[in-house]
Amino acid sequence: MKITSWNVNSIKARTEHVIEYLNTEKPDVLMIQELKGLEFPSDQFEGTGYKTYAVGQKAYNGVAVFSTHEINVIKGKLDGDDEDEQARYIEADINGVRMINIYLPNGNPAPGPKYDYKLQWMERLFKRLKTLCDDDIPFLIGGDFNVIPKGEDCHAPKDWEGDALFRAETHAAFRKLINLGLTDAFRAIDTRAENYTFWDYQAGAWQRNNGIRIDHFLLSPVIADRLQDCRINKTPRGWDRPSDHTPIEVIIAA
DNA sequence: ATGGTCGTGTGACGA
Repeated sequence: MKITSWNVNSIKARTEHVIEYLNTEKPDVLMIQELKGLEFPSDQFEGTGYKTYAVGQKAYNGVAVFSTHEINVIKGKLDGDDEDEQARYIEADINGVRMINIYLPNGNPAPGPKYDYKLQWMERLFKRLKTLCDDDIPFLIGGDFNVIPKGEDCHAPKDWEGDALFRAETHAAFRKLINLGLTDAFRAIDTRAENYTFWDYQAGAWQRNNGIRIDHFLLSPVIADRLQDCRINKTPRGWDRPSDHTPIEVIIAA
């Protein structure tokens, strides 16, 4: 089973790219982030044969799931704050596996209220994942985590000092997730440096491979035992008018 | 180099 995560930076602007990706890579499941609109253009994808489920919001955020298998939605928002209206979370059972798609808050500028929200969101996520662990529900979580886990996950660590994606509190919150017993699927497979999932549109970042690894798959132990491969597919980042992120793909034994 | 580039929705704001 092949599962992909991809921050598309607007579903309206990237509809053709998503269709091209589905048709050529044929993932079982595609999780996307940053829809940037309230309405999800599901009619545009009818020809692909994929089922879809989306949680949208006007202008910002938004997440959706495409699947060849039935999507049994468990939650469309993260527990822990009833006032939180931001569209950043989908939890669903697909092909016998609990799958979570997240768009974790960016948190800049830090420190400040946006960073406080990020850390609170990460603590809420920790509580949810701990519940799944305590209940012995195997799961896979993918998405744009907006976390550069370590120095080797960015081209120029000095550029990221103090940034919400690289601060000590962010690293501690990410390690707290990992310490539930989760496996960073990409790092379990590929230990080489200079492997990134995001390159800024500005200053020739893509051409200079000045990137960061912030899109991840974390696997609970039972799913980690089924891990066969994990790779970053750089092709879509080279397409015309691309997203600033590229897809990350994980293969789980059937 | 104190800018640079996108997307939303039409003026800033977010990334």
